[in-house]
Parts: sequence; C-alpha cells; structure tokens
Amino acid sequence: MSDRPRRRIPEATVERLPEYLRILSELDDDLDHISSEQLADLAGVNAAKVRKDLSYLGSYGTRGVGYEVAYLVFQVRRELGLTHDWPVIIVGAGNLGQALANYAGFVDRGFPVAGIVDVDPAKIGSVIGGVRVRHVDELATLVRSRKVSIGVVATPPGAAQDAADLLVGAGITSILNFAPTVLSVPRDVSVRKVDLAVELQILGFHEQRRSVPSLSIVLDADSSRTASA
Amino acid sequence: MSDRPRRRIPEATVERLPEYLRILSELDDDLDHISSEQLADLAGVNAAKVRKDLSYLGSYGTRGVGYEVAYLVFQVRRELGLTHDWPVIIVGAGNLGQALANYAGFVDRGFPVAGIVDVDPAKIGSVIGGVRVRHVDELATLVRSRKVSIGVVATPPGAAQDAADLLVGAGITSILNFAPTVLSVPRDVSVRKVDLAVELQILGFHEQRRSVPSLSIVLDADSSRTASA
DNA sequence: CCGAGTTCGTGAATGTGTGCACAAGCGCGT
DNA sequence: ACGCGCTTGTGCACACATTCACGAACTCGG
Repeated sequence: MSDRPRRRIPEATVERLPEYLRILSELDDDLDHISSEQLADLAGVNAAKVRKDLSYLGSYGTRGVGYEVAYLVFQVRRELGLTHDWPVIIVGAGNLGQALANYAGFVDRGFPVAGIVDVDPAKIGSVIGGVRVRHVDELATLVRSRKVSIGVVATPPGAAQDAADLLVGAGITSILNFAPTVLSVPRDVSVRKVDLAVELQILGFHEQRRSVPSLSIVLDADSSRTASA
Repeated sequence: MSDRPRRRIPEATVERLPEYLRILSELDDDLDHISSEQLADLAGVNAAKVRKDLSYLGSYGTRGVGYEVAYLVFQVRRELGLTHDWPVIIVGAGNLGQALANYAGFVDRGFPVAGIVDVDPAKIGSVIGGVRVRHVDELATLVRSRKVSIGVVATPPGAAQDAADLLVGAGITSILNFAPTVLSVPRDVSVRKVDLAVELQILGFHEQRRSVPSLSIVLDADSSRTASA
C-alpha cells in the first residue's frame, strides 16, 4: 500500500508493456516463472530490452530464476492503469465502427464499449456487439453517465474533427483516431492515431527499396520489425 | 531520369512522409506553394522537422518561397514507391477483414484489394467491397497471378501464424498484421503490427497518470502527440 | 540594383532509445 | 558451507531522433 517507486517510464517502454502483458496473460498456467530471454523471444525483441523495460516498474525479478508470471502480470497491469476497466465510446457506426464494436479484444483487455453513436438515422437503434447505436446528440449524456474517458473516432475524415470536438466537449481526455485526419484538440487531451493506409505506405516503401538495391550497396538489413519466436 | 540522390531515409521520417503526402494531396488546387511552417501546422509537428524530413528527399524547396506542392507530391510519391499501385490480399473475412475491404482509403491511396480469402464456407462467394471472398486454398494462385506483394492478416489470433505462413509461402514479402499475435517470419519479410487494444492500453496508461499527479510533481507535460492546426 | 523580409537547408546540441557486457544475487547440489 | 551455473539489473557507449539557430538563397518594392 505504501510503495510506489514512480520512476518515469519511457514512452518506448510504455508502448511495449501491453505486448508483454498479452503474452504473459496467455502463458500456460503451469508455467510460474519466465526469464527475460523467454519473454523476449515470445515478444520478438531482445532480452536486454525486456529487462530494462521491466526494471522501470521496479525490481520484480529474481536472479537465477526469472520473473514470477502472476506477480509480473499484476505489476504490469497496475502500471498500465488496468486495475479497473476503461469504458470507451465509439463515434461512427460505419464499417470500421461496427468492426470495432464487435471486436472482442476490446472488452477482453479491459476496454468495454460503453456506447456507439452516429448521425445516420438508418443506423440508430441497431445493435452491434451487444450495444445499441444512439444518436450523436446523446454522446455527452452517455459519456458523463458512464464515466467514459476514452473516445474512438471512426467517422469519415470530414466528420472527424467535429467528432473530436464533441468528445472533448463532453469531457473525454483521450482519443483514438482512425480517421485519416490530424485532429486539433486542447493540449491536455491525448490523441493516438491509427491510419491503415499509412501502414501500407510504410510497407510499400520498404517493398520498393527491396527491389532497388542497385546503388548504395545492401547495407539495409532492416532486421528490426521482424520476430523469430 | 538520371538523378537519384538515394540518401538513406531514417525510419522516423518514412513514417511521417505518408501523412505529409495525404495533407499535400488534399490541399486546394489554387495553392501552388507551401512553406514548411504551414505544412508543419497541418501535420501537427514542428517546422524544423518538416524541413529535415523533406531534405532527405533532396533539395526540392525554394528559399523565400517554400515548396511547390505538385512537385513535392510527385517526389514524395516516388520516394514512397507509389509510382504504381500495390495490390494487397486480405486473409480473414470477419468483421475487420470486411471493414478493411470496404475501406475506400486503401484503393484511393494506391492499395487496391486484389483478393480476400477465408476458410469459412459460409463466407466464401460473398462479395465485399467489390471483391469476391475466396477459399484460402486459392491464396497462392491469387498472389502470383495478381502479383501481390503485401498481405493483410485479419484473422483471429489463433489462425494468424498459419495465415502468415501461407502468405510467406506464396511469395508475399510484406505483412500488415491486425491479429494480437507476434508473427514469426523469415528475416527478409517485413511485418508491421496494428493492435487496437494496445493503442487503448497506451491511452489508458496516460489517462491513469493524469489522475495521479500527486507525487513526482507535474514534470510530465507530454505535449507531444497533440496537434494544433 | 539594393535592402528588407521570407524561408530553406543543415551543423551542432540535446534528448531518447538500444544493446552489450558484467557484477551482483539467487538456488541447488554436494 | 561453499562453489557453480543461471539470470537479473544497470552502467556505458553508441545509434537514432528532435530541435535550435543561423547562414544562404530567394522575392519584391522602390
């Protein structure tokens, strides 16, 4: 109850912790300890990185033994703020919004869908993933009554900024944006963006490089981004 | 025709170029030049970064004037390998696979869906986004006949590694993985992963930090990740 | 043709992330 | 009780990324 090391955790580490957590959660129950090397293999990174990442949480490993899985899971969850669920609200019930609402991975990992809203009367009332689609006018009410702090923007690009404004107005402080648009929000609101086409374009870049090693020798191994376990 | 500076482009820059490209493509036609500062505002980054990023492509700006939009678009597209389309194949016709196939942003930005495959007989034959769902056995044939080099894994986690193996076996060299699983692939295959729940967990982490500024003062401004345009 | 104003391109400084390599600590067998 | 083998935790060096700051190059008005 008393301890809280509270070191500052590097952003790069924060982005890897969820992956470690997923892997640890899926391990066989009869495996009670895991070494940094085993975890590293499963996560497709190197062992030193795993140790350094975990060391930011405190010294939860035992030399010569490894990390106790159950305890480590608990610590990572605590650090990520997963001691309780974080309800999310989805704006936009199009293809993507529907897929997201149906995606079991959300609720499984602590992010139940508290609501879906849209402007299209044809969609309102239909039930997706167990949640009824409501009119966007009810957004603020929903956010407040369900104590939602995370919003997901799954609208067409043209409506994304409006959606963000609505979310911010309703008191949302974190936004996950799937629209190919840069959102403008107050500084104290966090935004993460996932642009599917951007991911493909990055792959396309490397793909193209691959076929033109002509000049500039082949000093471009690019072994990062690939895994081996 | 002759020139090709071919400097090595940093990965961080590669990840931003698609965003610049999108913004530039959406600009008014009557705007023929743009300054690094304007572009930076639109992209939510700082101007020096834009200039440095663009400088890796060569010196395509004019001091005192800015960058000629049309020419810059051309150069960025060339650098990203977008001089021609890159057909993609989607494995998995579930909610996410369907949403992806329906997503106009793919074809609009040069990544037409050459095929969708699944194992479920109930799904095979249905048409999504103008493409008919085929049996996964036809994957290799499709890949080869349509010269597909990019695969998208949109299967449940348990089937993701099998899907990746099939893609690699068929000759795919880049994979975009939406399944919450670490894929193991030969070193010469590029993999990018998008895990929706991970994104939420990262937001959750910051969300939780927000509510506990108690100790450790408030030295955590975290102004990155937000934009202002 | 010159000077004021603008904007690029980039060297240098700073900040962040990675990975090696090794001392310190733990468990187990004898 | 002790030594051996294993694994963590971390200092350090290097690589990568960001930002500043300023000279160079351009436009335009007079």
